[in-house]
Amino acid sequence: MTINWSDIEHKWRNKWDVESLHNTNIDNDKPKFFLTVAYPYPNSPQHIGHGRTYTLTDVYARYKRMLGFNVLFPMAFHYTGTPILAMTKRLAENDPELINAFQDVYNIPMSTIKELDEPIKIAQYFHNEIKQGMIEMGYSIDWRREFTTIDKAYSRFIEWQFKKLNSGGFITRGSHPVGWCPNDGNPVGQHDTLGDVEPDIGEYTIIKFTFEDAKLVTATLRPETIFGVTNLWINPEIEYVKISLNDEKWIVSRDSMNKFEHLVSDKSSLEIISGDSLIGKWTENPFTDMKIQLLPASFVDSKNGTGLVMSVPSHAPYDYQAIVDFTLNLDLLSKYPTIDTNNLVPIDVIKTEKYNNTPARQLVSELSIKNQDDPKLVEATKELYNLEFTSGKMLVIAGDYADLPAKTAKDKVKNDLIQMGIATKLYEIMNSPVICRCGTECVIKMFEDQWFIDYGMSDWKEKAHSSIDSMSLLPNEITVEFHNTIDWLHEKACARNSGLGTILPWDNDWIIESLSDSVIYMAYYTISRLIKEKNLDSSKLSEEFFDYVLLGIGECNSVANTTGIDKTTVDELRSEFLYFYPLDSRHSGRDLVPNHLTFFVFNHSAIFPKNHWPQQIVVNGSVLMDGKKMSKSFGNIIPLRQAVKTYGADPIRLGIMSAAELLQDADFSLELVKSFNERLNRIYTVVQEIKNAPDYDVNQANSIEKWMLSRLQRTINVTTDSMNKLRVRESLHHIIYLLDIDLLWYNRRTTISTEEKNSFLKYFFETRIKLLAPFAPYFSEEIWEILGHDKSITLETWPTSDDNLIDENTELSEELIKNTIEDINNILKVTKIQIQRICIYIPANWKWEIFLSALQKDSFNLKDLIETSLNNPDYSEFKKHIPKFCQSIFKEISNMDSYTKSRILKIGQLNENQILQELQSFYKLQNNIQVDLFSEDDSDLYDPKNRSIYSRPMRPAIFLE
RNA sequence: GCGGGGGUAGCCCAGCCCGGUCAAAGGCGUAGGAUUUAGGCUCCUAUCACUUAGGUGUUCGUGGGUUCAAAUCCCACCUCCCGCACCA
Repeated sequence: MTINWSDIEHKWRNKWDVESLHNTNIDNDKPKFFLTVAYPYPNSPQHIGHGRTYTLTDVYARYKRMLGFNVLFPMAFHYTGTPILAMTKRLAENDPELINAFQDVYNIPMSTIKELDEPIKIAQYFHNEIKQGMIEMGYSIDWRREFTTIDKAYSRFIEWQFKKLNSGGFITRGSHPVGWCPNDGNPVGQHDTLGDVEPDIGEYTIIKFTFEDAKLVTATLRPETIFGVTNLWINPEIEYVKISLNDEKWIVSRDSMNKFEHLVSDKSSLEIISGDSLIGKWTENPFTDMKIQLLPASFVDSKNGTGLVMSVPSHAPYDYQAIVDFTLNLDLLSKYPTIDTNNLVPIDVIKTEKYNNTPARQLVSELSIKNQDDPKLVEATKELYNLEFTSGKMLVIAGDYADLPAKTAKDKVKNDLIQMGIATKLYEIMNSPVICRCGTECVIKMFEDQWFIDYGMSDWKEKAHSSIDSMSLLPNEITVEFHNTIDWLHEKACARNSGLGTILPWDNDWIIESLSDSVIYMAYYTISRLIKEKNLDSSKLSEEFFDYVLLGIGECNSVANTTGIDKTTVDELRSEFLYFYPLDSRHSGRDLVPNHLTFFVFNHSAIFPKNHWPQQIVVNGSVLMDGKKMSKSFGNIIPLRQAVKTYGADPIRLGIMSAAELLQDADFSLELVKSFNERLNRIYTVVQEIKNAPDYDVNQANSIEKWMLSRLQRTINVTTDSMNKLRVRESLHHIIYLLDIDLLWYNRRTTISTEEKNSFLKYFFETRIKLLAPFAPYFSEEIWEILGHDKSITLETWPTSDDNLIDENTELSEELIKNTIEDINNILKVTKIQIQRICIYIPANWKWEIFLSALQKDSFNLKDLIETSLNNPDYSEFKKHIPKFCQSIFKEISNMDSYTKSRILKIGQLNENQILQELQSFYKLQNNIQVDLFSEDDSDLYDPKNRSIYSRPMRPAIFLE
């Protein structure tokens, strides 16, 4: 009889539902436990990978419930954002890639896909899919509190959050560069580009060199090298233009002009200049006043930067090589006779340990670079840049900047140049061309007047640090990552101009983006149920309302009056919040540590008082499928609902939970799921056989039953310990595998009647099934019922160990038996002999005495041990065996850990004769082999090979024949 | 570059914080056996090498070091993975 998963899943889901087992209300008799998991973004159905975080949270919820907590586990859906928008567009365009994925991977019928023609429909469709999946997985969620982030009431809540942030001074406004698609009129991120390329935005410093009535505008990544400029580079082959800006005229390459278009004041005054005509002319370094000339170079790219390059031959391999090329090229020299090559001596600006002078020259020769068009120059440039950036120091020539690390000087010089009006910034896509999915090449756009949440504020950072320090983090190793994140976080753009979401309350052109409207919503769960049930009009949910309910500001009566919500409801809302807050545990994947989870900590510390800051964060790794990352292109995505249908929810839950410890990536495999299915079926079968057995009285336990009970208590202890740290893999390991191994041993060793054994097993499985209940809820309910209980196992309490049932003596005795069998097997293996008889020789008392006395000493040496033993008159007749024996136990004891020592000492001398007698029936039953036990000092000893003298405490001597 | 996490037997994965019970748990796989009409399931045995007496040797990325003792502590190196945002 095998388990029909679908049947029992329906049965129990229905029962949970009817009894509202997962709906949580205020209960002042119980401690509360409020936990949440990052709500899903409904742009695809869930797959196995998504299941990990949610399952873990549910396991924890169920565990905490069994510990007696009033557990609230709610769920909502995150509609905010732009990907669904993009998806709508792709569907409208019949994007084959997306449609294939929907059809082939997720089995969405074409007719349904056709209906998904609006963002909201897509969101609702997947919302429902995901929700069904969660229900089918058996998550113990209080669905009454469900909401979406575009619900009107939720939007009011987010408005309130932003008003709080704004009045608290956490919002700033400014400009920042973004990758931009000029066609779509939207910022582009990695998922918006062909090949999923992240636009790499680099910051050039633009340095202006005065030239006649205009400025020659160069772009550099290394402003600190301005002290080493010997000339400028012009590509004679390309066209330059003179453009009018506010009060300046700039000369830049024609191809780069579009980068400055927004700055150009007078579009009519454009003047085209050929590159060639500039060569040989003079300008001066605006910072050092040194006179320099304009030289020709072919490596200058008209599209890169401004198409003009300041030449620093000492530190830029390109520049160095171009000068070499020029001075060796007789044609050029004669073509531009006004150029004075004496001015082109490299000037060192930065020193490193690796190079003593003109590092570019050394590098060029090391790499045997031939000319300025040699591709190896890219590598050379990169290498020198990195070296000098990380370990370079400014030389005396840098004046005020001398001795500064190059890294520091870079920013200082840049800022000073800007301050002096000599320089400005230019942002550029360094890995261009980056192509938008629509086919247009992306550019950089300065996003003007963008709204930011300023995570860079130092006093706010301090609060966030202290919040992290005051909470529990699971696993603890993740702590440092949080602190690091807090340290390097700065302004985060918090609004966009497209997508679903809440409109920024003070600037209606903006929509609050998704990582900013998802940071304190846990608080909203506490009140969402009542808002829905009382059907509160969102217009009534004013700032004052939330101030009172969430922060206790103001006074109930006046809030009721001004909002028009009745007083008892306001009161109830406030109580509900106060009962459930703070959040006791927040769960998410580790990919959200550097963003969402840290924002969550920040925002709580900004808005809520300290006693409502989060208490715990739990972070888990991701899921691999048979060792590979899950992805549509590998075709290894398994939709969760489909998997539940095929394999059953509980085997999948166990498969996901047992695959890896918290922070590790879990290697999921269907093989594992199948093997769990088999194991559960085995338990199911056994339980069917023993269900009617009478209750077992543990106090009557004897022999191996006693041992099994002891093992069970230990399993309870270690499992509870692991559960508290959410080391679920370890817990399952003990509950499933190790306990099974013990059970197998028990079955081999037990001698009681079948009837008695069944009642013992019934007792055993009742406890074991409780340990399993958080992991495999459907199965556990079913077994629990079969065992004759009519209440849900959800309502049971987590087992605690009974210390009276822990029996060191029995455990040690059993170890002696196992070790002896192992020794016998070892001998058999080596000798490959067939035996009829086993002789076991138990050590004499004097050996135990010496052994125990040696154990008692903190430290001892062999010599003392032998001497004192030899001097003991009681042992005089064994004198000749003492040295050898001492030697053997010396080695054993000095390699023994303190736990084993103390265990043996606690119990003292074992009655080995009695214990090992068990082997007689054991071998009789198994192989019909006779076992004879002797004491080493027996007078009628049968010991043809003289083995008995080798016997040691806990290690009898053996003779086989 | 900055930050984080890994490298353990055929594979996956524990152990490392707190050194000794570690030739190293458990799972999977593989081989032999039992059961079965057969297969599956289940059970037993084996699974680094050598070994006709419970032993020995060599192993935990590499190389050093500390220690009576190192998978575990320290140092250096090699190597793989992930994040660095305005996007969920």
